Amino acid sequence: MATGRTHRPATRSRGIPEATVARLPLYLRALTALSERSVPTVSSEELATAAGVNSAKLRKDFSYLGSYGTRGVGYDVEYLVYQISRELGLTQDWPVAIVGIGNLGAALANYGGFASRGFRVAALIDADPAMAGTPVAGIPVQHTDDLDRIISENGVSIGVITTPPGAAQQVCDRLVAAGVTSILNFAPTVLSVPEGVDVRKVDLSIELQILAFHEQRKAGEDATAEDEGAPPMRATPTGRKGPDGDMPAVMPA
Amino acid sequence: MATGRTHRPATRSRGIPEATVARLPLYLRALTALSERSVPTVSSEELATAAGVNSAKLRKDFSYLGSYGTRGVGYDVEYLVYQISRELGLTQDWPVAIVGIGNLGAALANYGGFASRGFRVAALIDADPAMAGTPVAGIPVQHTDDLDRIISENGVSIGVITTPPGAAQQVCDRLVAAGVTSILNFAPTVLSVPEGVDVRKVDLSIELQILAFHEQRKAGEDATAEDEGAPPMRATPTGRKGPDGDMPAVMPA
DNA sequence: TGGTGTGAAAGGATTCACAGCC
DNA sequence: GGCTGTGAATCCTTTCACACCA
Repeated sequence: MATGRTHRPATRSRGIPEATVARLPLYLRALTALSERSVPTVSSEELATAAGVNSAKLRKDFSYLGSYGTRGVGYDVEYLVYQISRELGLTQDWPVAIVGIGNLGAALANYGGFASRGFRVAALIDADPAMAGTPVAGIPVQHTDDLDRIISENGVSIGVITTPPGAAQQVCDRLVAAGVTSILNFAPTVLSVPEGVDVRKVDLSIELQILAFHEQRKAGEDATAEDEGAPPMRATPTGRKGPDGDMPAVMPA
Repeated sequence: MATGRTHRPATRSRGIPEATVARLPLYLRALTALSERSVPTVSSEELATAAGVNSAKLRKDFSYLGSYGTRGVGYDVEYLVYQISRELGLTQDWPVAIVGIGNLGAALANYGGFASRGFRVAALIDADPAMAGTPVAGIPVQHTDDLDRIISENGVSIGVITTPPGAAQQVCDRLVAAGVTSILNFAPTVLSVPEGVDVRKVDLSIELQILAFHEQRKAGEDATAEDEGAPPMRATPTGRKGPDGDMPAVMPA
Protein backbone atom coordinates (compact mmCIF):
# COMPACT_ATOMS: atom_id res chain seq x y z
CA MET A 1 0.00 0.00 0.00
CA ALA A 2 -0.27 2.45 -0.91
CA THR A 3 1.81 2.58 1.33
CA GLY A 4 3.06 0.36 4.15
CA ARG A 5 0.83 0.08 7.19
CA THR A 6 0.63 -0.42 10.90
CA HIS A 7 -2.36 -2.63 11.20
CA ARG A 8 -4.12 -4.70 13.78
CA PRO A 9 -3.18 -8.43 13.86
CA ALA A 10 -4.92 -8.95 10.51
CA THR A 11 -8.00 -10.71 11.81
CA ARG A 12 -9.53 -11.17 8.41
CA SER A 13 -12.47 -8.82 8.67
CA ARG A 14 -15.76 -10.59 8.25
CA GLY A 15 -13.92 -12.93 5.91
CA ILE A 16 -12.96 -10.22 3.45
CA PRO A 17 -9.19 -10.26 2.81
CA GLU A 18 -7.32 -7.05 3.45
CA ALA A 19 -6.06 -6.90 -0.13
CA THR A 20 -9.65 -6.99 -1.34
CA VAL A 21 -10.75 -4.26 1.05
CA ALA A 22 -7.97 -2.04 -0.29
CA ARG A 23 -9.36 -2.43 -3.82
CA LEU A 24 -13.04 -1.88 -3.06
CA PRO A 25 -12.63 1.93 -3.16
CA LEU A 26 -11.14 1.62 -6.65
CA TYR A 27 -14.09 -0.39 -7.88
CA LEU A 28 -16.45 2.03 -6.23
CA ARG A 29 -14.88 4.98 -8.00
CA ALA A 30 -15.08 3.29 -11.38
CA LEU A 31 -18.68 2.27 -10.71
CA THR A 32 -19.64 5.78 -9.65
CA ALA A 33 -18.31 7.12 -12.93
CA LEU A 34 -20.39 4.55 -14.83
CA SER A 35 -23.41 5.38 -12.74
CA GLU A 36 -23.07 9.06 -13.60
CA ARG A 37 -23.10 8.11 -17.28
CA SER A 38 -26.22 6.06 -16.58
CA VAL A 39 -24.59 2.81 -17.65
CA PRO A 40 -26.92 0.08 -16.30
CA THR A 41 -24.63 -2.97 -16.30
CA VAL A 42 -20.94 -3.73 -16.66
CA SER A 43 -18.87 -6.87 -17.19
CA SER A 44 -15.97 -7.86 -14.97
CA GLU A 45 -13.68 -7.24 -17.93
CA GLU A 46 -14.83 -3.66 -18.51
CA LEU A 47 -14.93 -2.75 -14.84
CA ALA A 48 -11.53 -4.29 -14.23
CA THR A 49 -10.01 -2.21 -17.00
CA ALA A 50 -11.58 0.95 -15.60
CA ALA A 51 -10.22 0.17 -12.15
CA GLY A 52 -6.80 -0.83 -13.39
CA VAL A 53 -6.83 -4.46 -12.28
CA ASN A 54 -7.41 -7.76 -14.07
CA SER A 55 -10.81 -9.34 -14.31
CA ALA A 56 -10.01 -12.56 -12.45
CA LYS A 57 -8.95 -10.58 -9.42
CA LEU A 58 -12.05 -8.44 -9.58
CA ARG A 59 -14.37 -11.43 -9.77
CA LYS A 60 -12.59 -13.10 -6.89
CA ASP A 61 -12.87 -9.89 -4.88
CA PHE A 62 -16.59 -9.60 -5.54
CA SER A 63 -17.09 -13.25 -4.66
CA TYR A 64 -16.15 -12.37 -1.07
CA LEU A 65 -19.02 -9.90 -0.92
CA GLY A 66 -21.63 -12.26 -2.29
CA SER A 67 -23.08 -13.23 -5.65
CA TYR A 68 -23.96 -9.87 -7.05
CA GLY A 69 -23.51 -10.55 -10.76
CA THR A 70 -25.60 -12.19 -13.43
CA ARG A 71 -23.92 -14.87 -15.56
CA GLY A 72 -23.81 -13.99 -19.22
CA VAL A 73 -24.68 -10.37 -18.43
CA GLY A 74 -22.45 -8.76 -15.83
CA TYR A 75 -23.04 -6.61 -12.78
CA ASP A 76 -25.83 -4.13 -12.11
CA VAL A 77 -24.00 -0.85 -11.61
CA GLU A 78 -26.35 0.82 -9.13
CA TYR A 79 -26.72 -2.30 -7.08
CA LEU A 80 -22.98 -2.81 -6.82
CA VAL A 81 -22.39 0.83 -5.91
CA TYR A 82 -24.72 0.41 -3.00
CA GLN A 83 -23.35 -2.93 -1.85
CA ILE A 84 -19.75 -1.77 -1.90
CA SER A 85 -20.65 1.51 -0.20
CA ARG A 86 -22.39 -0.38 2.53
CA GLU A 87 -19.55 -2.85 2.89
CA LEU A 88 -17.09 0.02 3.27
CA GLY A 89 -19.34 1.75 5.75
CA LEU A 90 -19.96 4.75 3.53
CA THR A 91 -23.70 4.77 3.95
CA GLN A 92 -23.10 6.50 7.22
CA ASP A 93 -21.54 9.85 7.95
CA TRP A 94 -17.95 9.97 9.22
CA PRO A 95 -16.92 13.20 10.89
CA VAL A 96 -13.12 13.59 10.69
CA ALA A 97 -10.79 15.99 12.43
CA ILE A 98 -7.61 17.31 10.86
CA VAL A 99 -4.84 18.18 13.28
CA GLY A 100 -2.05 20.43 12.04
CA ILE A 101 -3.24 23.11 9.68
CA GLY A 102 -0.10 23.91 7.75
CA ASN A 103 0.20 23.69 4.01
CA LEU A 104 -0.81 20.07 3.88
CA GLY A 105 -3.60 20.29 6.43
CA ALA A 106 -5.10 23.22 4.56
CA ALA A 107 -4.80 21.33 1.29
CA LEU A 108 -6.71 18.41 2.79
CA ALA A 109 -9.36 20.67 4.27
CA ASN A 110 -9.92 22.10 0.82
CA TYR A 111 -9.80 18.76 -0.92
CA GLY A 112 -13.18 18.12 -2.47
CA GLY A 113 -12.94 14.34 -2.70
CA PHE A 114 -12.77 14.35 1.05
CA ALA A 115 -16.32 15.47 1.56
CA SER A 116 -17.72 13.57 -1.40
CA ARG A 117 -18.22 10.14 0.03
CA GLY A 118 -19.41 9.88 3.58
CA PHE A 119 -16.57 11.90 5.04
CA ARG A 120 -17.09 15.33 6.53
CA VAL A 121 -14.42 17.63 7.87
CA ALA A 122 -15.87 18.27 11.30
CA ALA A 123 -12.97 20.16 12.85
CA LEU A 124 -9.60 21.73 12.13
CA ILE A 125 -7.15 21.83 15.00
CA ASP A 126 -3.80 23.58 15.30
CA ALA A 127 -1.31 24.34 18.06
CA ASP A 128 -0.67 27.89 16.88
CA PRO A 129 -2.86 30.29 18.92
CA ALA A 130 -2.56 32.87 16.14
CA MET A 131 -4.53 30.60 13.83
CA ALA A 132 -7.44 30.09 16.20
CA GLY A 133 -10.61 31.43 14.67
CA THR A 134 -9.16 31.87 11.18
CA PRO A 135 -11.37 29.99 8.76
CA VAL A 136 -9.71 27.49 6.42
CA ALA A 137 -11.96 26.09 3.72
CA GLY A 138 -14.80 27.77 5.55
CA ILE A 139 -14.11 25.99 8.82
CA PRO A 140 -12.67 27.90 11.76
CA VAL A 141 -9.42 26.55 13.16
CA GLN A 142 -9.58 25.60 16.84
CA HIS A 143 -6.79 25.35 19.36
CA THR A 144 -5.16 22.11 20.47
CA ASP A 145 -6.08 22.83 24.07
CA ASP A 146 -9.68 22.01 23.25
CA LEU A 147 -8.85 18.82 21.36
CA ASP A 148 -10.60 16.53 23.82
CA ARG A 149 -13.81 18.48 23.82
CA ILE A 150 -13.83 18.95 20.04
CA ILE A 151 -13.39 15.24 19.38
CA SER A 152 -16.08 14.09 21.75
CA GLU A 153 -18.59 16.83 20.95
CA ASN A 154 -18.39 16.02 17.25
CA GLY A 155 -18.29 12.27 17.71
CA VAL A 156 -15.07 12.05 15.70
CA SER A 157 -13.65 8.54 15.38
CA ILE A 158 -11.29 9.20 12.47
CA GLY A 159 -8.40 11.63 12.92
CA VAL A 160 -5.96 12.94 10.32
CA ILE A 161 -2.51 14.00 11.50
CA THR A 162 -0.70 16.58 9.39
CA THR A 163 1.55 18.02 12.06
CA PRO A 164 5.35 18.18 11.95
CA PRO A 165 6.87 14.80 12.84
CA GLY A 166 7.93 15.91 16.30
CA ALA A 167 4.36 16.56 17.39
CA ALA A 168 2.73 13.55 15.77
CA GLN A 169 3.01 10.98 18.56
CA GLN A 170 1.75 13.40 21.17
CA VAL A 171 -1.19 14.44 19.01
CA CYS A 172 -1.87 10.78 18.32
CA ASP A 173 -1.94 9.97 22.03
CA ARG A 174 -4.37 12.78 22.69
CA LEU A 175 -6.62 11.78 19.83
CA VAL A 176 -6.72 8.20 21.05
CA ALA A 177 -7.38 9.32 24.62
CA ALA A 178 -10.28 11.40 23.34
CA GLY A 179 -11.84 8.41 21.62
CA VAL A 180 -10.41 8.32 18.10
CA THR A 181 -9.91 4.75 16.89
CA SER A 182 -8.70 5.30 13.31
CA ILE A 183 -5.82 7.52 12.31
CA LEU A 184 -4.52 8.62 8.95
CA ASN A 185 -0.96 9.78 9.49
CA PHE A 186 0.84 12.10 7.08
CA ALA A 187 3.73 12.81 9.43
CA PRO A 188 6.88 10.84 8.64
CA THR A 189 6.91 9.02 11.97
CA VAL A 190 6.08 5.57 13.25
CA LEU A 191 3.12 6.00 15.57
CA SER A 192 2.55 3.62 18.42
CA VAL A 193 -1.05 3.08 19.38
CA PRO A 194 -2.90 0.73 21.71
CA GLU A 195 -4.60 -2.43 20.51
CA GLY A 196 -7.78 -1.70 18.64
CA VAL A 197 -6.66 1.51 17.02
CA ASP A 198 -5.99 1.46 13.27
CA VAL A 199 -3.26 3.55 11.76
CA ARG A 200 -2.66 4.06 8.07
CA LYS A 201 0.12 6.21 6.85
CA VAL A 202 0.75 8.29 3.77
CA ASP A 203 4.38 9.13 3.27
CA LEU A 204 5.55 11.15 0.31
CA SER A 205 9.20 10.58 0.80
CA ILE A 206 8.79 6.82 1.06
CA GLU A 207 6.89 6.77 -2.21
CA LEU A 208 9.59 8.82 -3.90
CA GLN A 209 12.29 6.54 -2.57
CA ILE A 210 10.54 3.49 -3.96
CA LEU A 211 10.30 5.20 -7.33
CA ALA A 212 13.97 6.14 -7.16
CA PHE A 213 14.87 2.51 -6.55
CA HIS A 214 13.17 1.39 -9.74
CA GLU A 215 14.37 4.42 -11.64
CA GLN A 216 17.93 3.57 -10.74
CA ARG A 217 17.47 0.07 -12.01
CA LYS A 218 16.17 1.29 -15.34
CA ALA A 219 19.17 3.57 -15.77
CA GLY A 220 21.62 0.80 -15.00
CA GLU A 221 19.95 -1.78 -17.21
CA ASP A 222 22.17 -1.53 -20.29
CA ALA A 223 25.04 0.48 -18.80
CA THR A 224 25.84 -1.90 -15.95
CA ALA A 225 29.01 -0.09 -14.94
CA GLU A 226 27.51 3.30 -14.11
CA ASP A 227 29.60 6.05 -12.63
CA GLU A 228 29.00 5.59 -8.92
CA GLY A 229 30.49 8.92 -7.89
CA ALA A 230 32.06 8.42 -4.46
CA PRO A 231 35.17 6.27 -4.10
CA PRO A 232 34.77 3.10 -2.01
CA MET A 233 36.41 2.67 1.36
CA ARG A 234 36.26 -0.04 4.00
CA ALA A 235 34.42 0.93 7.14
CA THR A 236 32.78 -2.21 8.44
CA PRO A 237 34.25 -4.38 11.20
CA THR A 238 34.11 -7.52 9.11
CA GLY A 239 35.48 -8.33 5.71
CA ARG A 240 32.20 -9.56 4.34
CA LYS A 241 30.06 -7.26 2.23
CA GLY A 242 27.18 -7.03 -0.18
CA PRO A 243 27.04 -7.52 -3.93
CA ASP A 244 28.86 -4.33 -4.83
CA GLY A 245 29.73 -0.86 -3.57
CA ASP A 246 31.42 -0.12 -0.32
CA MET A 247 31.47 2.74 2.13
CA PRO A 248 32.48 6.13 0.75
CA ALA A 249 34.83 8.44 2.62
CA VAL A 250 32.13 11.06 2.98
CA MET A 251 28.64 10.15 4.11
CA PRO A 252 25.73 11.50 2.09
CA ALA A 253 23.72 13.75 4.44
CA MET B 1 1.13 0.46 1.09
CA ALA B 2 0.41 3.21 1.57
CA THR B 3 -1.37 2.43 -0.91
CA GLY B 4 -2.39 0.25 -3.99
CA ARG B 5 -0.22 0.53 -7.05
CA THR B 6 0.05 0.25 -10.80
CA HIS B 7 3.39 -1.38 -11.22
CA ARG B 8 5.45 -2.94 -13.91
CA PRO B 9 5.08 -6.75 -14.31
CA ALA B 10 6.84 -7.28 -10.97
CA THR B 11 10.14 -8.50 -12.34
CA ARG B 12 11.75 -8.93 -8.95
CA SER B 13 14.26 -6.12 -9.04
CA ARG B 14 17.82 -7.41 -8.74
CA GLY B 15 16.37 -10.15 -6.57
CA ILE B 16 15.03 -7.77 -3.94
CA PRO B 17 11.31 -8.43 -3.33
CA GLU B 18 8.98 -5.49 -3.78
CA ALA B 19 7.73 -5.75 -0.19
CA THR B 20 11.28 -5.39 1.03
CA VAL B 21 11.97 -2.38 -1.17
CA ALA B 22 8.90 -0.70 0.30
CA ARG B 23 10.34 -1.11 3.79
CA LEU B 24 13.87 0.04 3.10
CA PRO B 25 12.90 3.73 3.44
CA LEU B 26 11.49 2.96 6.88
CA TYR B 27 14.71 1.35 8.01
CA LEU B 28 16.68 4.19 6.52
CA ARG B 29 14.68 6.74 8.46
CA ALA B 30 15.15 4.90 11.75
CA LEU B 31 18.85 4.47 11.04
CA THR B 32 19.28 8.14 10.21
CA ALA B 33 17.77 9.06 13.57
CA LEU B 34 20.22 6.70 15.30
CA SER B 35 23.08 8.12 13.29
CA GLU B 36 22.19 11.63 14.38
CA ARG B 37 22.35 10.47 17.98
CA SER B 38 25.76 8.95 17.17
CA VAL B 39 24.64 5.43 18.04
CA PRO B 40 27.32 3.17 16.52
CA THR B 41 25.55 -0.19 16.30
CA VAL B 42 22.02 -1.51 16.59
CA SER B 43 20.45 -4.95 16.91
CA SER B 44 17.74 -6.22 14.62
CA GLU B 45 15.37 -6.14 17.56
CA GLU B 46 15.98 -2.47 18.40
CA LEU B 47 15.93 -1.32 14.81
CA ALA B 48 12.80 -3.30 14.06
CA THR B 49 10.99 -1.67 16.96
CA ALA B 50 12.06 1.78 15.79
CA ALA B 51 10.83 1.04 12.29
CA GLY B 52 7.59 -0.55 13.43
CA VAL B 53 8.16 -4.06 12.07
CA ASN B 54 9.25 -7.34 13.66
CA SER B 55 12.85 -8.41 13.82
CA ALA B 56 12.54 -11.56 11.74
CA LYS B 57 11.16 -9.57 8.85
CA LEU B 58 13.91 -7.00 9.15
CA ARG B 59 16.66 -9.62 9.15
CA LYS B 60 15.13 -11.34 6.17
CA ASP B 61 14.92 -8.00 4.37
CA PHE B 62 18.56 -7.21 5.07
CA SER B 63 19.60 -10.66 3.95
CA TYR B 64 18.53 -9.71 0.42
CA LEU B 65 20.99 -6.83 0.45
CA GLY B 66 23.93 -8.86 1.70
CA SER B 67 25.51 -9.81 4.99
CA TYR B 68 25.88 -6.43 6.60
CA GLY B 69 25.56 -7.43 10.25
CA THR B 70 27.88 -8.95 12.80
CA ARG B 71 26.64 -11.98 14.72
CA GLY B 72 26.48 -11.41 18.43
CA VAL B 73 26.75 -7.65 17.90
CA GLY B 74 24.28 -6.19 15.44
CA TYR B 75 24.51 -3.77 12.54
CA ASP B 76 26.91 -0.86 12.06
CA VAL B 77 24.59 2.14 11.76
CA GLU B 78 26.66 4.30 9.41
CA TYR B 79 27.49 1.43 7.16
CA LEU B 80 23.87 0.38 6.85
CA VAL B 81 22.74 3.93 6.17
CA TYR B 82 25.09 4.08 3.25
CA GLN B 83 24.24 0.65 1.88
CA ILE B 84 20.50 1.25 1.98
CA SER B 85 20.89 4.72 0.51
CA ARG B 86 22.87 3.31 -2.33
CA GLU B 87 20.44 0.45 -2.86
CA LEU B 88 17.58 2.93 -3.07
CA GLY B 89 19.52 5.16 -5.44
CA LEU B 90 19.67 8.06 -3.01
CA THR B 91 23.37 8.69 -3.41
CA GLN B 92 22.48 10.52 -6.57
CA ASP B 93 20.40 13.61 -7.11
CA TRP B 94 16.84 13.23 -8.38
CA PRO B 95 15.30 16.36 -9.87
CA VAL B 96 11.50 16.15 -9.67
CA ALA B 97 8.81 18.26 -11.28
CA ILE B 98 5.47 18.98 -9.65
CA VAL B 99 2.57 19.55 -12.03
CA GLY B 100 -0.53 21.25 -10.67
CA ILE B 101 0.25 23.95 -8.14
CA GLY B 102 -2.98 24.11 -6.18
CA ASN B 103 -3.19 23.64 -2.45
CA LEU B 104 -1.63 20.22 -2.54
CA GLY B 105 1.06 21.03 -5.07
CA ALA B 106 2.10 24.03 -3.02
CA ALA B 107 2.13 21.93 0.13
CA LEU B 108 4.46 19.42 -1.51
CA ALA B 109 6.72 22.16 -2.87
CA ASN B 110 7.06 23.46 0.67
CA TYR B 111 7.47 20.02 2.20
CA GLY B 112 10.91 19.83 3.76
CA GLY B 113 11.29 16.06 3.74
CA PHE B 114 11.09 16.27 0.00
CA ALA B 115 14.44 17.96 -0.42
CA SER B 116 16.11 16.12 2.43
CA ARG B 117 17.14 12.91 0.82
CA GLY B 118 18.33 13.05 -2.77
CA PHE B 119 15.22 14.70 -4.12
CA ARG B 120 15.17 18.25 -5.40
CA VAL B 121 12.15 20.16 -6.62
CA ALA B 122 13.48 21.23 -10.00
CA ALA B 123 10.30 22.73 -11.44
CA LEU B 124 6.73 23.72 -10.65
CA ILE B 125 4.29 23.61 -13.52
CA ASP B 126 0.69 24.84 -13.74
CA ALA B 127 -1.88 25.36 -16.47
CA ASP B 128 -3.05 28.70 -15.09
CA PRO B 129 -1.27 31.52 -16.97
CA ALA B 130 -1.98 33.85 -14.04
CA MET B 131 0.33 31.77 -11.86
CA ALA B 132 3.29 31.87 -14.23
CA GLY B 133 6.21 33.60 -12.60
CA THR B 134 4.73 33.60 -9.11
CA PRO B 135 7.21 31.94 -6.79
CA VAL B 136 5.97 29.08 -4.60
CA ALA B 137 8.43 27.89 -1.98
CA GLY B 138 10.96 30.11 -3.71
CA ILE B 139 10.53 28.42 -7.08
CA PRO B 140 8.81 30.27 -9.91
CA VAL B 141 5.78 28.52 -11.40
CA GLN B 142 6.07 27.83 -15.11
CA HIS B 143 3.36 27.30 -17.66
CA THR B 144 2.25 23.92 -18.98
CA ASP B 145 3.02 24.99 -22.54
CA ASP B 146 6.71 24.69 -21.75
CA LEU B 147 6.41 21.30 -20.03
CA ASP B 148 8.48 19.46 -22.62
CA ARG B 149 11.34 21.89 -22.49
CA ILE B 150 11.31 22.13 -18.69
CA ILE B 151 11.48 18.36 -18.26
CA SER B 152 14.29 17.78 -20.68
CA GLU B 153 16.35 20.82 -19.71
CA ASN B 154 16.28 19.77 -16.07
CA GLY B 155 16.77 16.09 -16.74
CA VAL B 156 13.64 15.25 -14.77
CA SER B 157 12.78 11.56 -14.67
CA ILE B 158 10.35 11.66 -11.73
CA GLY B 159 7.12 13.62 -12.03
CA VAL B 160 4.52 14.38 -9.37
CA ILE B 161 0.94 14.96 -10.51
CA THR B 162 -1.24 17.11 -8.26
CA THR B 163 -3.72 18.33 -10.85
CA PRO B 164 -7.48 17.89 -10.75
CA PRO B 165 -8.48 14.37 -11.85
CA GLY B 166 -9.70 15.53 -15.24
CA ALA B 167 -6.28 16.78 -16.28
CA ALA B 168 -4.19 13.97 -14.82
CA GLN B 169 -4.08 11.56 -17.77
CA GLN B 170 -3.22 14.30 -20.22
CA VAL B 171 -0.46 15.65 -18.00
CA CYS B 172 0.78 12.11 -17.51
CA ASP B 173 0.96 11.55 -21.28
CA ARG B 174 2.92 14.75 -21.77
CA LEU B 175 5.32 13.92 -18.94
CA VAL B 176 5.96 10.49 -20.39
CA ALA B 177 6.43 11.91 -23.87
CA ALA B 178 8.96 14.34 -22.45
CA GLY B 179 10.97 11.51 -20.92
CA VAL B 180 9.60 11.00 -17.41
CA THR B 181 9.67 7.33 -16.41
CA SER B 182 8.39 7.47 -12.82
CA ILE B 183 5.22 9.14 -11.69
CA LEU B 184 3.77 9.82 -8.28
CA ASN B 185 0.08 10.43 -8.77
CA PHE B 186 -2.05 12.29 -6.23
CA ALA B 187 -5.03 12.69 -8.55
CA PRO B 188 -7.83 10.19 -7.89
CA THR B 189 -7.60 8.63 -11.33
CA VAL B 190 -6.24 5.44 -12.80
CA LEU B 191 -3.40 6.45 -15.09
CA SER B 192 -2.47 4.36 -18.10
CA VAL B 193 1.15 4.45 -19.06
CA PRO B 194 3.34 2.56 -21.53
CA GLU B 195 5.53 -0.37 -20.51
CA GLY B 196 8.58 0.74 -18.59
CA VAL B 197 6.96 3.64 -16.77
CA ASP B 198 6.33 3.24 -13.04
CA VAL B 199 3.30 4.80 -11.40
CA ARG B 200 2.65 4.98 -7.69
CA LYS B 201 -0.45 6.58 -6.34
CA VAL B 202 -1.36 8.34 -3.15
CA ASP B 203 -5.07 8.55 -2.63
CA LEU B 204 -6.52 10.19 0.45
CA SER B 205 -10.04 9.09 -0.09
CA ILE B 206 -9.04 5.45 -0.58
CA GLU B 207 -7.14 5.49 2.70
CA LEU B 208 -10.12 6.97 4.50
CA GLN B 209 -12.44 4.40 3.01
CA ILE B 210 -10.22 1.58 4.22
CA LEU B 211 -10.25 3.10 7.69
CA ALA B 212 -14.02 3.46 7.56
CA PHE B 213 -14.33 -0.23 6.72
CA HIS B 214 -12.46 -1.25 9.84
CA GLU B 215 -14.11 1.44 11.90
CA GLN B 216 -17.50 0.09 10.94
CA ARG B 217 -16.50 -3.38 11.99
CA LYS B 218 -15.40 -2.17 15.39
CA ALA B 219 -18.71 -0.40 15.94
CA GLY B 220 -20.72 -3.48 15.00
CA GLU B 221 -18.66 -5.87 17.09
CA ASP B 222 -20.90 -6.13 20.14
CA ALA B 223 -24.03 -4.45 18.79
CA THR B 224 -24.48 -6.72 15.77
CA ALA B 225 -27.89 -5.32 14.85
CA GLU B 226 -26.89 -1.69 14.29
CA ASP B 227 -29.36 0.84 13.00
CA GLU B 228 -28.73 0.74 9.27
CA GLY B 229 -30.70 3.88 8.45
CA ALA B 230 -32.23 3.38 4.99
CA PRO B 231 -34.94 0.76 4.51
CA PRO B 232 -34.02 -2.16 2.24
CA MET B 233 -35.67 -2.62 -1.16
CA ARG B 234 -35.12 -5.14 -3.94
CA ALA B 235 -33.58 -3.72 -7.09
CA THR B 236 -31.54 -6.49 -8.62
CA PRO B 237 -32.76 -8.72 -11.46
CA THR B 238 -32.04 -11.90 -9.56
CA GLY B 239 -33.21 -13.12 -6.23
CA ARG B 240 -29.73 -13.95 -4.94
CA LYS B 241 -27.94 -11.52 -2.73
CA GLY B 242 -25.12 -11.01 -0.28
CA PRO B 243 -24.89 -11.74 3.42
CA ASP B 244 -27.18 -8.91 4.52
CA GLY B 245 -28.54 -5.55 3.45
CA ASP B 246 -30.36 -4.88 0.23
CA MET B 247 -30.85 -1.91 -2.03
CA PRO B 248 -32.30 1.22 -0.45
CA ALA B 249 -34.97 3.31 -2.17
CA VAL B 250 -32.71 6.33 -2.30
CA MET B 251 -29.09 6.02 -3.43
CA PRO B 252 -26.45 7.63 -1.28
CA ALA B 253 -24.94 10.33 -3.53
C1' DT C 1 -23.23 -17.99 -26.21
C1' DG C 2 -21.12 -15.07 -22.87
C1' DG C 3 -19.69 -14.00 -18.59
C1' DT C 4 -19.91 -15.07 -13.51
C1' DG C 5 -18.31 -17.78 -9.53
C1' DT C 6 -14.92 -20.67 -7.66
C1' DG C 7 -11.97 -24.77 -6.72
C1' DA C 8 -7.19 -25.71 -7.53
C1' DA C 9 -2.46 -24.31 -8.65
C1' DA C 10 1.17 -21.07 -8.40
C1' DG C 11 3.59 -17.42 -6.49
C1' DG C 12 4.91 -14.13 -2.74
C1' DA C 13 5.43 -12.65 1.85
C1' DT C 14 5.78 -13.57 6.67
C1' DT C 15 6.96 -16.21 10.51
C1' DC C 16 9.40 -19.94 12.79
C1' DA C 17 13.22 -21.88 14.65
C1' DC C 18 17.79 -22.90 14.80
C1' DA C 19 22.57 -23.48 12.78
C1' DG C 20 26.46 -20.75 12.65
C1' DC C 21 29.51 -17.25 13.92
C1' DC C 22 31.53 -13.38 16.71
C1' DG D 1 26.01 -15.88 25.37
C1' DG D 2 24.01 -13.26 22.04
C1' DC D 3 22.51 -12.08 17.68
C1' DT D 4 22.66 -12.67 12.68
C1' DG D 5 21.45 -15.24 8.51
C1' DT D 6 18.50 -18.46 6.45
C1' DG D 7 16.10 -23.00 5.17
C1' DA D 8 11.53 -24.72 6.04
C1' DA D 9 6.77 -24.12 7.20
C1' DT D 10 2.82 -21.26 7.00
C1' DC D 11 -0.14 -17.92 5.46
C1' DC D 12 -1.93 -14.78 2.11
C1' DT D 13 -2.63 -13.24 -2.68
C1' DT D 14 -2.94 -13.82 -7.43
C1' DT D 15 -3.77 -16.37 -11.43
C1' DC D 16 -5.68 -20.22 -14.00
C1' DA D 17 -9.21 -22.65 -16.03
C1' DC D 18 -13.53 -24.34 -16.27
C1' DA D 19 -18.20 -25.71 -14.37
C1' DC D 20 -22.34 -23.49 -14.33
C1' DC D 21 -26.06 -20.76 -15.53
C1' DA D 22 -29.01 -16.57 -17.39
